[in-house]
Amino acid sequence: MKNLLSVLKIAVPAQIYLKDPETSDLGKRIVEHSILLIHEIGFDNFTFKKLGLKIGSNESSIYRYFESKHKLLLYLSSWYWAWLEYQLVIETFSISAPKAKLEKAIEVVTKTIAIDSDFSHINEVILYKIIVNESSKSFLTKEVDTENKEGYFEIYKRLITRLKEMILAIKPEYLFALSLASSILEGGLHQNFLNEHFPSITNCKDGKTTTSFFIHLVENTLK
Amino acid sequence: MKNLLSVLKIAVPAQIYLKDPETSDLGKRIVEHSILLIHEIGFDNFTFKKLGLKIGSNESSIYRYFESKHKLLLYLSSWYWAWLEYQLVIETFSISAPKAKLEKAIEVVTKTIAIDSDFSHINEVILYKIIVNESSKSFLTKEVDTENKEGYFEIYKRLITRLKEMILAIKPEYLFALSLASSILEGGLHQNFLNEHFPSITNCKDGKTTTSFFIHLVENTLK
DNA sequence: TCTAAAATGATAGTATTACTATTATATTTG
DNA sequence: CAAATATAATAGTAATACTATCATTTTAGA
Repeated sequence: MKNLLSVLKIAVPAQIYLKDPETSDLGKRIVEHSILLIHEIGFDNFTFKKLGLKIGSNESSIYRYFESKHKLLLYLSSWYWAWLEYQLVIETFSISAPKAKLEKAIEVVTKTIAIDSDFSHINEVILYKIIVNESSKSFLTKEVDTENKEGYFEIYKRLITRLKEMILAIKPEYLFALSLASSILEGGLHQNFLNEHFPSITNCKDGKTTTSFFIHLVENTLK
Repeated sequence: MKNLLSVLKIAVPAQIYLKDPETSDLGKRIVEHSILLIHEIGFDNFTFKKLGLKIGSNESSIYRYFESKHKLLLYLSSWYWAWLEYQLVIETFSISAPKAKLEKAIEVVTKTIAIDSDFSHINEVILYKIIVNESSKSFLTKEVDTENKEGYFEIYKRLITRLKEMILAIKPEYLFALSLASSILEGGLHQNFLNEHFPSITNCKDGKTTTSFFIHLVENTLK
């Protein structure tokens, strides 16, 4: 993983940013520390002014990279989904048995990210926590339909499409492959959210993982 | 339904409001029109000032009922979950066969609300749309753990517990009854959200309902 | 190495938000 | 009818989410 990603670049839709943060030192620091700061104080309390203070830079400079904090959240989300898509592809590529392939896919997509792959300035462990706690806000807006048309959610949708294909490889006549795929992805995040904040309404804790819940669910559904 | 609810009152945890909006005409108008306005402009753009303008009342008067717009969203969410719990209980009460009971429960909990029961000033059809599009914001905050301790999510958790009981009535040894219950509830909302905004990643459309997706899923999982 | 273009920083300003506080005026209740 | 309660009106505040302008620094090409 580390090796490949040192050559490859996670590609985020260019409409999301004003200037590609990957192209400068300041840009990278913006992304790196926005993750830390959002994790620390929450997205709602996060401002570009506070971030500027944190990285010893100016609010106005950050605005040259991202139009708004909402766009920054879209960037972080897209980055995460692209990274996850990458993991999904390489981890399942060599598996030819459909069932084993899907099982591995579910594992990749629902597991709690606990190790920072460390190939970049982005801390995936903390980014994952942001995805669990904040990413829904990137689409729970009045502008979601416009932004969807503008392609801001392409990677996320492609990921679900990939999962769907793996589901259909097992049971081509299943009518709800897309819904099952989107349920695995969002449901995985949600169970991990519950584990953190509402442990009384989830079983995905104490050794019983979100992954095993979904593998069992999907296996039986496609039987 | 109509008859019973004209005697009963939907009980929302009292910590959520400063003054019970059910006890006055202004309070009811606040709740009634906040639903319409949030639906119209979205929760993020919603302010008490705009609501005051809409109902011909003063911002400061609204603050006497709710500490913040966040508390108002918690109120609307709790109200909805309480209303849904009520539906769930009466609709499943007389069914004794566990499988049929759970099936009915899934139907109640995942179906798109399309008819306003019209027993109160609250329009359930529009409220349901708010729940689909905005309710996650009520718990996706930095304060969620404190607010959870203060009991703001009791009704929601009780609803999930009820579903869990119905699941265990079918398969007592199933280890993920809570996770399945929470997945049905949140997943149901999510599929309906996708239907509205991201139809390319759901099958719950064109006659294939969210309810049928989940009934099939649960049935196979508990087989 | 000089030059000009690009990037960053500093400062100021604006409308809006999310409130709080105070006082005045209605309305209700005992 | 008085007192209590509810509502309205007005003002004020710190913070937010920006935009605009201009100064300074850095970088890249001739």
